[in-house]
Amino acid sequence: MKIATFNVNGVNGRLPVLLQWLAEARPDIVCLQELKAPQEKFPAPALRQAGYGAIWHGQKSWNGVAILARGADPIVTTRGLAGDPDDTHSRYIEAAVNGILVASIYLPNGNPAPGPKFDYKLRWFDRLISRAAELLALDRPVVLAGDYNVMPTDLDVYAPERWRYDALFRP
DNA sequence: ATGGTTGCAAGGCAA
Repeated sequence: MKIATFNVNGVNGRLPVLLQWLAEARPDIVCLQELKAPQEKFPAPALRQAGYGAIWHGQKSWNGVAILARGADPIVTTRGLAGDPDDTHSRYIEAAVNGILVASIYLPNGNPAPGPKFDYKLRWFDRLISRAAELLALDRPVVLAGDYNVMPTDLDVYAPERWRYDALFRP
């Protein structure tokens, strides 16, 4: 079982690359982020032709997440995260695929910090943790894959010293 | 304290 995640930054603009990568890597399950496409403009037919069933949570211009499965149709369980009725961003989708519960997640970038976007990111983390606790309680295989917008090592950023936690809040 | 650049979509925003 090969599970992959791919921030496509525009699923239609990146479609030729996505299809080529699917053909070469042949992942069984794929989590996509940054579709940048409304629900009705997701390229489901092209993906179907490439052998992948899909479910997606679209949004005009920004965000958007999807789950693909090779030779299978993911059964959607949840679109969006509970805990904030005013959240309009499409950043979470969850489905059952071949006995595994898979979520494609796209955490908020959070910049600039401090500020409302960073506050939103922290609240989003809390909501994700709440959902993760529910999924763990099911005692079934669960994968939470996607773009966490977290920088685990200095190699992940151009100038690490600018992103130390205390540096973000220096006046 | 990213800037340069890209995608969406039709000017500016998000990253």
